Amino acid sequence: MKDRLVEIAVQEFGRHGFDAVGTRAIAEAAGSAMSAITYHFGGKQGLYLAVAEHIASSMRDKLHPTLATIPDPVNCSPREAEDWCVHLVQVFAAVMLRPESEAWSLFIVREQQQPTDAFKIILEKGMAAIVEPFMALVSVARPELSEEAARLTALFVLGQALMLRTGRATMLHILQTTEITPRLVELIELRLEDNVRRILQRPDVQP
Amino acid sequence: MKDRLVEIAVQEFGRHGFDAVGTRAIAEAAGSAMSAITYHFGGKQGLYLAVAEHIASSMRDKLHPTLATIPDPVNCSPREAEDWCVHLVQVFAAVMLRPESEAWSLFIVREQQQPTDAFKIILEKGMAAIVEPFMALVSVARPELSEEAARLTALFVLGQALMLRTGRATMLHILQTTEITPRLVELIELRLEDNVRRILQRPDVQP
DNA sequence: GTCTATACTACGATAGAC
DNA sequence: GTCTATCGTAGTATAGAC
Repeated sequence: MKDRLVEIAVQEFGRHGFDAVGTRAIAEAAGSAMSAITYHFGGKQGLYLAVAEHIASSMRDKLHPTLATIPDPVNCSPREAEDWCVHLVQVFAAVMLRPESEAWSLFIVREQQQPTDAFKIILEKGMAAIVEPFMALVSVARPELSEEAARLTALFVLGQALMLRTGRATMLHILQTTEITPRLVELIELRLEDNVRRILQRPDVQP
Repeated sequence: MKDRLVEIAVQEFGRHGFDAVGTRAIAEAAGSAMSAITYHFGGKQGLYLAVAEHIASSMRDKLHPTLATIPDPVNCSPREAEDWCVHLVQVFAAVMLRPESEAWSLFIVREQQQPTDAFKIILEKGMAAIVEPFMALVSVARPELSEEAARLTALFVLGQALMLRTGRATMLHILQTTEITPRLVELIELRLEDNVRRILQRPDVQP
């Protein structure tokens, strides 16, 4: 029952936020009484933190197969680092586009705006796994950048893919569509690859 | 009093979201009784929509001086269009960085995730004013792109600056700082300009 | 046009039965 | 380990006083 409550809570908290959902609704959806939450998690806040832990470990599980294939950045040529960055951004974009990840990403985006204790959990246990290798690769691809500039560049590159969630409503309106078709996904991947390659190529090797 | 209620509500709804703030708290902060909200706006929902209208018109006011200086995109050379895009992105980024705009941007970001009627108002009355000229400029700078590809590219370019809000907590953590110093702002502007120029230069004119 | 009174509903937490 | 019952608090909405 404990696990079932967390599963439901991921969806509810993710989609609607902490304040918008009641413990009674979660408990009912899980087929249990509200006081089960008090028993297992000590209260609403405790359940919320359990959701953060769940999301962080899910993130790791989902991204692990991809991250395991990345070679050590110090052994990469700038061109290889660029290729891996393109790949990582596309994997990240795919996560942003997948409907199953909606609850996760909304949870995380909400926490970015008003970080609670839950954000620390997500950041340290989940997010670091993708952001840190990515920054190392950017540094290799653009060795002329300072450490700080490389970090900012990495954030901006990832920001493009993040917008697939954070700007979703505007994107759909501007593209005059209501759903993400496979054709659109292809176009998105193409544009992202073009942008990422342009950003990561060193000035002296641009064609 | 009506205006005062809206001003307070912009801050409260922006920072904490619809469900997290109560009408009593807003009314008290405005130095009024809760029922004034019922009277003026018909209820909490009505006040929320009034906030959306307020934000949309504030956006237009804030961006109008900049937007008025943009020449008609059809009279621009690709290089001029690129320059204007850089400028627009930096203005947009400045808005994202300015603390005063925190409540606005959080309101909008939250609406992107779970659009309500308020989003329609913001989109049509506020957002279109900046996004549409920007897309036109991108089309001029990259004439080889299809209409759809240009729109996506414009969104991704703006997504980088959007991340200054949506990824704020992660950014600060990665840069190991807690505040946006003037030096950091300068570095951000520099990186954004570099990225935008790289994305918008046509393949045949890259140095 | 604005505020006070009050009614009604729902929340989270807790204690105690099973 | 799970549920029922209940408490105190806080939310919106309404009616009516000023």
